[in-house]
Amino acid sequence: MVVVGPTGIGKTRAAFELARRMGGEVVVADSRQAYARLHIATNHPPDEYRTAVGYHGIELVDPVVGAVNVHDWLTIALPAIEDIRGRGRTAVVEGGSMLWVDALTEGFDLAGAPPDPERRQELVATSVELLAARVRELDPQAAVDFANPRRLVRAVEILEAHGPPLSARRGQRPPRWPALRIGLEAPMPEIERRLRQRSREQLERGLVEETRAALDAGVRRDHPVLSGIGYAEALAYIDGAITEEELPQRMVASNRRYARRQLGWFRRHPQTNWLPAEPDPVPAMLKLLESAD
RNA sequence: GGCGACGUAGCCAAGUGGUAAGGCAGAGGUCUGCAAAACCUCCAUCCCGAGUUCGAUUCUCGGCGUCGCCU
Repeated sequence: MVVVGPTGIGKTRAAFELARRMGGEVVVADSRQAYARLHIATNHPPDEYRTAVGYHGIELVDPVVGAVNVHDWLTIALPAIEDIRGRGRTAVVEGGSMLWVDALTEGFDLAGAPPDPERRQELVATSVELLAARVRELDPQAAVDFANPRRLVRAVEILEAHGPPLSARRGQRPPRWPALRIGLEAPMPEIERRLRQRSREQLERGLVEETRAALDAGVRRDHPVLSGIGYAEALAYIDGAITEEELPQRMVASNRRYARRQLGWFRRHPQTNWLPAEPDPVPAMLKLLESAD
């Protein structure tokens, strides 16, 4: 089963409760929770949750050491789900990152072309125009966003590894296990209220200190985890670019934008059972599961 | 009260006598190995009034407001 929804809506608790009551385990599909060391603004589940229920997909690597992408995460998530199911238990996938959820539930191919760090470095330093020209040269039919450097870089990587057409590398093989998809939703003002509270709590728990400690430990400032909501703002505050007063406001603004994007993305998926996140979605979720059996 | 500066979108901010850069925020989109990322689209008639002018946001005068200095 898959639980999706925008940030700040209480997915962590809902997924945990579901897993606990059903004797299942949680697989987190979240590009920031995949990192160790940073806990506060990545919204890692609290220790009580982790001791009560098995968790997968979180704290996969220390950001001092490296980064994780969708593919890396899938190599953990897919076997974890197989394993959980093999033991006759329920896997509760909690997301999170839109692409990661879809890559799992739709079974994206991901092209079988791992990025080569050196080549990528060269490509990243190349202008959009040249990248676009390179893609057109390699595959005149390529359907990519020709204004987006990241998409172009990836297209070049795939095409240089396999040749055209690009579309041949973007198939889908949906997983065999049945996935009941549950979406949590709430009106934006309500989500915003929760985000304001969560941002405040994160600051009280020492978000800025955690960010400083990560920098001191050697996490690069351009590491993906520090581009996450909360850390990006804390970094700006540490640099003196924003004031202490602006900090929580910026956090809420970033979160709001992200929540809207998530809702837009998740709502496009046809087979989602949407449930209100307030006051407590768990009973409705359990009921839905019973009727689905 | 006097002197000076300023008054451009929610905020910051460029600019020109011929019908207003950019950034942030906001709204709407895209999305198959960086996805909490990246990218795309939209979003003002320039404090008010009078004057000069073919034409003023840009020049002049008056008003209002803000800031600084002085008494």
